[in-house]
Amino acid sequence: MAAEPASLRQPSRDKILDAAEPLFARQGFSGTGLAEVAERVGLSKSSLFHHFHSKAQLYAAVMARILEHIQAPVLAALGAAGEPLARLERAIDALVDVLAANPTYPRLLLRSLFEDDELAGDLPEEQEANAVIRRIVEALGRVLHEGVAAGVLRAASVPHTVQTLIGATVYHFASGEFGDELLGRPLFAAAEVRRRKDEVKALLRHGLKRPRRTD
Amino acid sequence: MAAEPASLRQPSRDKILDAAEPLFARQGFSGTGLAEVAERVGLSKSSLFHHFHSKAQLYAAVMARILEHIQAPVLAALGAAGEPLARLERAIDALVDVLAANPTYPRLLLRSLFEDDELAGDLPEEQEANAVIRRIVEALGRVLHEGVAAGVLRAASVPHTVQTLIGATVYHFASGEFGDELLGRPLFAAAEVRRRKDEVKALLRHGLKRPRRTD
DNA sequence: GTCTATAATAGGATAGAC
DNA sequence: GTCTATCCTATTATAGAC
Repeated sequence: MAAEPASLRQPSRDKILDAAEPLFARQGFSGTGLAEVAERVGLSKSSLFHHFHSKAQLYAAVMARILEHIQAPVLAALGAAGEPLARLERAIDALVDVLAANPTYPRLLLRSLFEDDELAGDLPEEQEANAVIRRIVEALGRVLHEGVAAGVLRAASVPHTVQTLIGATVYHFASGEFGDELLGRPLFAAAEVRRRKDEVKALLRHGLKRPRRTD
Repeated sequence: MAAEPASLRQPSRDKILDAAEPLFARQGFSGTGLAEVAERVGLSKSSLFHHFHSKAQLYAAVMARILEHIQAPVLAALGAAGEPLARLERAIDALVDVLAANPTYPRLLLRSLFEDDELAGDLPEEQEANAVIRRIVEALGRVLHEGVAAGVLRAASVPHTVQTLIGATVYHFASGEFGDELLGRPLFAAAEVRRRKDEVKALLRHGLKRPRRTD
């Protein structure tokens, strides 16, 4: 009696998350009303409360879901075999691939960093999301440390380098119209995504100065 | 009949901007209520409307004021005499100094990039703010081009490099609690601000790889 | 699980007295 | 230039029928 395939059996909970995600990304937590979410998902406002206790929990569930989606490819790249610099570069590729494939992600990630004010931080979904971020940052830190220990990387500050990498990837793809106008074409155009990876990796390898003949 | 010195003669308009600035920085446009602004400034909600036609105009005035404050030192550093790389580095120092001295600025700048949704973009204050941003980005672009033409900089994409620099400075200081925890001490602690400048400049000079004996 | 109805509050903005 | 009073709408959330 063949149940529908899991890919089609989409419970209301997931539909609500799908509807809320782009709204939170564009308008932020307080800029998004549950009425708008309900309308998009084709339910009444009240029905949302059957699936989520509060707006804050809905928001936290959106964040937890996207972080789970980011976690796997990035940790895989960082944890793979190979030299530290190569693993770092593959992690950048992996992260940029996920961000580019899901334009809501970079905005949600950036917003979440300074929207803590509005959230208590005690919901299980929030704690799971924070745990994922911690895990990724720690894995990244380990690769950087390893590279310094092996003598292939400069002894740059690990936390500052992490910040620079987040800025170079998450901020870039979150920059919206400003970024589009700066580049002269959409941030998420395939060629610009490829270019972003190359530019970031080249900066890590060479800095901004003209490379010497040997490398 | 000695009028009060200009530094003390602070008309209501400026007091309102002072009160609104940190609120918009922390809570964003839609997260900030005019009641809260009014309370902080010691006026009634209605009085705000005597000075600003709408909440959007108040927000735009806050943004215009901070951008005017950022413009002078950064353009001065970019436009000074000297080699392109040195001018770029002095501009980074100047920008970081302004951001570090005004913790509300980085958050407001970052938020403004993806809060365009909520603002029409037709207010004169918004257009002045956009003009300042354009001016700074263009001056930065000229320095980078000049460096490439002079053969001291790699032929990196100018817009992508601009994005990386914004991420390395504005994003870093906007990262709030996340940044504090990552660094293990406050983002705005004097030592960490100095360190940020050094880390960014070192990355531009050397990349992440161990520098060769000559430089 | 979904709905209608409703509560209770806070939102931005205006009118008009002083 | 500031106030009180008010308007209207939107907000999150709950109660209770189906």
